[in-house]
Amino acid sequence: MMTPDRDLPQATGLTERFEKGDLFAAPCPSREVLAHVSSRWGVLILIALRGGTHRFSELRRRISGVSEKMLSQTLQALTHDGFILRVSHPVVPPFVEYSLTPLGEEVAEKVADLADWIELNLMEVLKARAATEEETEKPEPRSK
Amino acid sequence: MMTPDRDLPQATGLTERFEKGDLFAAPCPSREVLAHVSSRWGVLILIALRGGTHRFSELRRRISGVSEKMLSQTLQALTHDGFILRVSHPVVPPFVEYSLTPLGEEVAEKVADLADWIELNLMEVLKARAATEEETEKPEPRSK
DNA sequence: TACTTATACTTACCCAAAGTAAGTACATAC
DNA sequence: GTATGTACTTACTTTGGGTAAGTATAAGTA
Repeated sequence: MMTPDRDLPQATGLTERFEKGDLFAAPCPSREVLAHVSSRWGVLILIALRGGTHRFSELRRRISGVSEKMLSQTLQALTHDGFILRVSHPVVPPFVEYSLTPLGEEVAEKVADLADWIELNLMEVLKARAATEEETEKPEPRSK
Repeated sequence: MMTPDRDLPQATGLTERFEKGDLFAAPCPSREVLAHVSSRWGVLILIALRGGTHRFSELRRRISGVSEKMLSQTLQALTHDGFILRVSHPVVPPFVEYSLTPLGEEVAEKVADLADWIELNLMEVLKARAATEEETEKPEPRSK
């Protein structure tokens, strides 16, 4: 007989699960979308744009550490997913504006919630780290 | 004279900004923490553990696509940050249990909110994608 | 006895993604 | 004529993630 798979209460079919999005299923496109918004620079871009429209170079300066390549790449991905609106004015030197779409405002809010929590609780995390480091420093007195 | 830096209203000092966490500052440890929880597997692990305690192999089966290496690595990072509690029973074969700490429950909730939003709005995103693909297919009628 | 299975990992190896630096076209300022 | 700013792209290097195999031990099966 096969293993009972007690852990997997997945009675729904594949198609059904994909239509609604199922992150636990490897080939579901929702993972890709999540990867875009939760990526290192995706998070920061979405949060930065909550303040309003910004140009490429403004974002670049605002988000300390991004390379132009990654900024461009991430903006393209988020634009492609419909989270960001890109408006290019045909002048020289180039003038391009980025802003959140209604869809983008919604994700950005969720992402900002997460980011805010981390910023507020940073000290707690650093304290927890210090604690676990203590424990691993004493290498098990009796066993071994 | 220097550039005015209109985009950067950072009147606060570095130390002050780091104590509270500032994701826009490159060297702030909050980025590292965010990277852990918003990483490809970090998100799924946190969500999976919301249901309660799970063993290593249970998580492995639940989260379709993780390698043992990545599961182990991500669990270590999240444990180190104080989000996950690891309890190892000294028996053979090994028996290890993972669960969320109070701190972990809080982030997991935020992460789950984001994930749920994406799962629910997947279709909207896919529609937006299809729309932008149409636009880019017609390669600018007059310009060029 | 010997072979298989299961657990929770680690280690070596490889490749794709991320980071770095430079290039591009044009205009305005010095 | 040299420098600067804009929004990118492209070539190259480094790093991180993924794959596969190894490890110790005990219970189960032939």
